[in-house]
Amino acid sequence: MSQVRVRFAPSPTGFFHIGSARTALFNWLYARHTGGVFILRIEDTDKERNTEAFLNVIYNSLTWLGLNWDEGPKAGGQFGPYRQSERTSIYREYLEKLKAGGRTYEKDGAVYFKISGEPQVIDDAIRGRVERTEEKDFVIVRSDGSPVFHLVNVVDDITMQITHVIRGEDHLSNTSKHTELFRAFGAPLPVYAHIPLILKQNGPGKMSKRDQGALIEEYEQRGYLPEALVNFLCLLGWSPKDDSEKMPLAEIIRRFDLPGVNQTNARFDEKKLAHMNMVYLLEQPADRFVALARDYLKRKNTFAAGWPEDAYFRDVMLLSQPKVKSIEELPAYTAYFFTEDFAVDPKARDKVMGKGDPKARLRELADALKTADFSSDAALEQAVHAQVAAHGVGLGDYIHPGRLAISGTSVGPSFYGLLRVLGRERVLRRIERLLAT
RNA sequence: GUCCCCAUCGUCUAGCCCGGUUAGGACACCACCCUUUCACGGUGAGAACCGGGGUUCGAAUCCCCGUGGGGACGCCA
Repeated sequence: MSQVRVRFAPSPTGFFHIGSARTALFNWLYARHTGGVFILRIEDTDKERNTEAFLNVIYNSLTWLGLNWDEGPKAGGQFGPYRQSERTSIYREYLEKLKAGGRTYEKDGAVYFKISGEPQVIDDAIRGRVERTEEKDFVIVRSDGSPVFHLVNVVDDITMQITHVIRGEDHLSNTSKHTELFRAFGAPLPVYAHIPLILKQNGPGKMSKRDQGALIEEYEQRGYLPEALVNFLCLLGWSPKDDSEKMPLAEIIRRFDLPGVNQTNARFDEKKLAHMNMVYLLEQPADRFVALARDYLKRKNTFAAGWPEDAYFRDVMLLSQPKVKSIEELPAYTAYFFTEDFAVDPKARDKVMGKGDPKARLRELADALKTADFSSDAALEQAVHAQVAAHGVGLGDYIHPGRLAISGTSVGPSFYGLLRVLGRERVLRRIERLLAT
């Protein structure tokens, strides 16, 4: 069998959204699975609505997701150009074929395609046999001379030798128009595979670019991991048929196939995506996590007053990595590491300072920390434990007021890690400050 | 309205093709355990075969009809 050639053909008329990304992903996965070719083609025949900025959104999002294209803009290829706005002579040539065959007529300045009216049957790789009869002639060239989607889509698929058309189910009823054209050109039909749509998570209808969580760029900006998004996305409408969920990309590629794609629309669930992202985040190597955190905090302008020292920043982030579910939690979670002017949670304060004699305990804790070895968590733990033994109190009698004093909250990373990273000076100063109130 | 597609927990899904399962997993939610924080993790609970007819000894599974959901009906793509 000849090599699989699939294409992703977005129109740069809006932002790149989750449905487009999933379509791109399925095409890419199928190409990689079969050792085929993944082609990026830009469908920019509607001059009114296209902008260069939107084009870059497509390139950036695909690149961020890791969906590299073998042929297309920037990549080149022997079937180019890959932007429809640059292929007008090809469309003119194919239009002539239709004219010569007597399959067109002009009305009000637009060129119409004369349908055959025969039932159009496809053997969809996902849906099986689908039959639909096209009932009306349709416009293939606008009165301003520009070719319409249906024409260019088919001509490009023919000339680029596309073997499999993997696209959203919203195109299923367009398919009869397309097969009419393929037949009029005397070209063999590609294999069609209409994948289910992604429905918005609240309310009726398919996900649109205006819906919450729809834009790919947003995930990049929120510090999501592209591999987590890819893993989540591949499970929307496809299943490996066992209980596997988190899978390395190589495994997804190996297992992905068209018969495994569902026929049912899937509702987008941001909670599950967030969970997938957390699982990936937890296992990130230190350098990657720190880089992600740095990019995010930089974007959030967290350190307007000046960027903290690299080593310190790294310590803070790595201390927090096992505790946060997303990069987005980091600014609030780590705020007190970077300023003395942090808020004290009144609820935590009431709870911690309301019973026993916490101030006496804080004094004892401070005494122990004055001479403690701050070079490791274990050494700090040992120092605190020794003080616990010396005064016959509970460990919690030190940890809870201590945490409140140095972080202003009752939640946070490991207490000893907290002490170590903050350092003796800051810790003692903060304890004294609370003692003074 | 016409045409096309679809139908298992709240959500993503396995099981359906090749009828016999305590209908499985994950997210979310709840409880408990772990941890003297929080999160992670662990254990457990609740939670589904859209309805009606057939076929069959037996139907989530096959067939039909409803109903529901989705999509398409542009000189948008």
